Amino acid sequence: MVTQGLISTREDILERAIPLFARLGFHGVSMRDIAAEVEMQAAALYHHFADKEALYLAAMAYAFKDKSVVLTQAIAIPGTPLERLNRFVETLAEGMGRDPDFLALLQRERIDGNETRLKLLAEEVFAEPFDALLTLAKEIAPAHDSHMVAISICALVMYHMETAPMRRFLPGWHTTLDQPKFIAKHAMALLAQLFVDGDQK
Amino acid sequence: MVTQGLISTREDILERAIPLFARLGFHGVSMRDIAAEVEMQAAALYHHFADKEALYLAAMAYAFKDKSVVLTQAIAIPGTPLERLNRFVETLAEGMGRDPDFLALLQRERIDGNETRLKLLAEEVFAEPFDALLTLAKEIAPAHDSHMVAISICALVMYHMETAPMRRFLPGWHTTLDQPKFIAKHAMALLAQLFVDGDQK
DNA sequence: GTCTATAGCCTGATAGAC
DNA sequence: GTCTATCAGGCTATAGAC
Repeated sequence: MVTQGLISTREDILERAIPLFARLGFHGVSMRDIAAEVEMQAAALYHHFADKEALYLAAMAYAFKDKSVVLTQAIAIPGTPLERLNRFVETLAEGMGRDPDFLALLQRERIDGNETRLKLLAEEVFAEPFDALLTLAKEIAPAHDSHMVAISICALVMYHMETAPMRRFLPGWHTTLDQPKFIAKHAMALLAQLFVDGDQK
Repeated sequence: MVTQGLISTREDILERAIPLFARLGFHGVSMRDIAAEVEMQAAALYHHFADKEALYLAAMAYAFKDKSVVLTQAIAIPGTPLERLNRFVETLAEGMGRDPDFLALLQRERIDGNETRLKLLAEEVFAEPFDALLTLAKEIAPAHDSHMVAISICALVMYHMETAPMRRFLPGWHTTLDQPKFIAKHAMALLAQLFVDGDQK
């Protein structure tokens, strides 16, 4: 952020509401909770947002805004397909590791979001980097369905991040395995073997 | 189920509460909602459960009970490592496709569950099949960290299932790509290439 | 633009009849 | 074991003063 701390009350509310919604979900957070976090009365929130749902939707839009740009950029930098894939995977892992709220909200929206919200999220946030990933998947693994390959690439990073709180208690776990850098490295080890040894032989 | 419909009121409550909690989450479901579903008064629920949390925890235990047995069995049937992996992947995909409530609850618990609940889920439900998968991972891909490989195997099935509601709106999607059989086939295509071509060369 | 006060409803939970 | 009745408190949202 380069706004130098000069943010509007509206943005202040959204920024403080996001961690609450991420941790506790829509029904787990009250307007009073949000107001307390912003240090104002709940009634004042209604000057900025029509109702709780409008505040929540605005918070989602704010949380997801510009999140995909770095991913699209990472994949756009020239290089061999595997170099570009590597940059995508590293950027995805690092980004998610740096922003646990985003990771949580994404999972919540996947379960709770209605069709309209999911469509918006897919088209406004993920369509652009996913399109680039799709093209890369075609180059790298032409024998497989590109949509499936693209999702599988994301899966090899995201599923490790998303299951981290529970994997802790599964056999073979140790702290290293939760580090974004290590997850990216592991994903690339599998993917590199997969495509170089598989499709180019 | 072979209980021939002779289930207790307690079990009836749990079975009807599970879809509600799966769809709407703990805070999204009221005791009155559950009571309406079972066609009794909310007060009667307190004869069977101390409070809402106890009902919820009992519902989770009920929903997750014996869920892992088929997975452990699938992997235990003799065969080549790849045959055993294939049976695990197919069983996982089919099982999740058949039980969307389980899939939803699993994701909810991952986000909302506290340390105690996650530990219980990991140790009581997943430890056994995961242990078997871990051993299989060691046989199949000795060069990689087994915990990571085991999670990656699950990821290649689970992430497709979990993101299905949103993938619908991403480029390259079509109805076929949501079928458990197809997801399992795709996962195995990647995994087979990976390990046969990768580690055995 | 934020406050206090409050309406109106829903919530989890209990008491006690049957 | 289920009912009716009810309590105490939390919730979203509004009204109106400043």
